[in-house]
Amino acid sequence: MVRRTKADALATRNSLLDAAEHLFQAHGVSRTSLNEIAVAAGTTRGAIYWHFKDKADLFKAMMERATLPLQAGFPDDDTPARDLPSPLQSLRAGFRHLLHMIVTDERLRRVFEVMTFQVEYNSDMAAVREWHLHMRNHHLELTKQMLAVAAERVSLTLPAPLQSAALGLHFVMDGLKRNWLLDPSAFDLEVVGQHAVDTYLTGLGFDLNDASAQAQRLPALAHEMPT
Amino acid sequence: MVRRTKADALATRNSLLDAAEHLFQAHGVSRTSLNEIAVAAGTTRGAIYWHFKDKADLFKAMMERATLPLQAGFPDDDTPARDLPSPLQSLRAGFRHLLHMIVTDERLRRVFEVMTFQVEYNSDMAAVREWHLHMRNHHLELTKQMLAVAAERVSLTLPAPLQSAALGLHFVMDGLKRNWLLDPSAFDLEVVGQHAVDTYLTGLGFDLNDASAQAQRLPALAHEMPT
DNA sequence: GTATACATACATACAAGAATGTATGTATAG
DNA sequence: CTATACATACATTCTTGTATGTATGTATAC
Repeated sequence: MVRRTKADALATRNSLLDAAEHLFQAHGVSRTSLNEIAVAAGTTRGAIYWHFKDKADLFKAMMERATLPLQAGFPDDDTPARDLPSPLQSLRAGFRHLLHMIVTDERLRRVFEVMTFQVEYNSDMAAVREWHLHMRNHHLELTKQMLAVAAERVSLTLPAPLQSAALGLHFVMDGLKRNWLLDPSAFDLEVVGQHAVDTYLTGLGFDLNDASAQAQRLPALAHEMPT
Repeated sequence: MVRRTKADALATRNSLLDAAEHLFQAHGVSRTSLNEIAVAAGTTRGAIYWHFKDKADLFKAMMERATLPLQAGFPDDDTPARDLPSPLQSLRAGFRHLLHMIVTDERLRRVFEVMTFQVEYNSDMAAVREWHLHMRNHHLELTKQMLAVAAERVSLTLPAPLQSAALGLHFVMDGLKRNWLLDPSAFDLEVVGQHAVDTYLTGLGFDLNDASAQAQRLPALAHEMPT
């Protein structure tokens, strides 16, 4: 039962990554041996060493495969903030999209869980730390632009420096994600997430009850109905 | 050079924990062997197995030693929220205190860093996960009480369910801590932390400028009748 | 006060397994 | 025929747990 064609080889590679995901999630990265992964994928360590340099390389591949669909969901990357009809609503939509992805995409959730709780940020696994830092800075820049333009649109002076304001929003999302992954049964990610983000945005001085936002708002935040 | 007296034994134990802290922080828990810890502490593995059952036991002891001073800093634990002159300000002071501790207490910072980035939440190290969950629930209850009483004092209806409101605040603090530990040079923990917390509290509808004065002039409360 | 007895607080030695990396074998696709 | 896509075999290195040795503290008896 040896796989030879290119498609088969790719299937083997994916099986290995699948097995790694599950074993890493269940027992942690360091406590999962390459042999366990190979056996779970129905192969031997030979296959792993053919497709990957070592465990760190496999880990990186697993990360990239799972987080790839994240790029597709952020249309904000292409369009500059000031060309958007409502940067604030785009920001909220982006957050909602991310939360929805975490809830629905099992693979993403598994890998996030591994990246958050089942791996140590040492020199071998430097890729994780870099990914986190890169993502934070990327989203921070995006958020800063969106917030700046959104505030400008309604002639709002933010109550804190732009950097702090954007960081705070990132904290909310990051803490949200981490705490939900720590115990998904504790609260509803999307509902509580929306509340937390909107509360923070309100604290920045934004009026989410704006005409352009009517369709998206949660009932709990809708104080006044439009006539 | 063998230590025999009780004080000496305790010094050895502390040396081991010190060494473990630094090595765990530098290379991760799983990649640090008991021998490395023993040598760094100027002893052998014999000392470790005398003082601790195994690595997990040593880890737990390290955690407990470092997080012990945290209990002392929360006077809120004793006094019920409605007996405080200003629950809102107590809450803010508690957060400020925690952030200040993280910045000034190097041991606490090291161990937090280990607990956040350098350990895997597997069955061996179950203590970490439990600690996190316990701390979250504890602070959540505290925050819920404080927020509820604070809102009642100013006749404020929270824009979200109490649970969501308190969770959001926890997210801010948790994300804040984690992101600062990820890269302490990125921003000032105390300054940005204060901004983020205050922004969120403002978003909940609280007037932070008014709150301190509010405590003095609230004759509406029955148990505060002046003579 | 000191001799005895036992517990402490480690150090050292040993056995055993597990994990890794590499070297080599091999069947098949192209 | 040759590179691909693995499987198998081997050597080596860590690491752990435990077993044992040993020097010193300490309590007690006398």
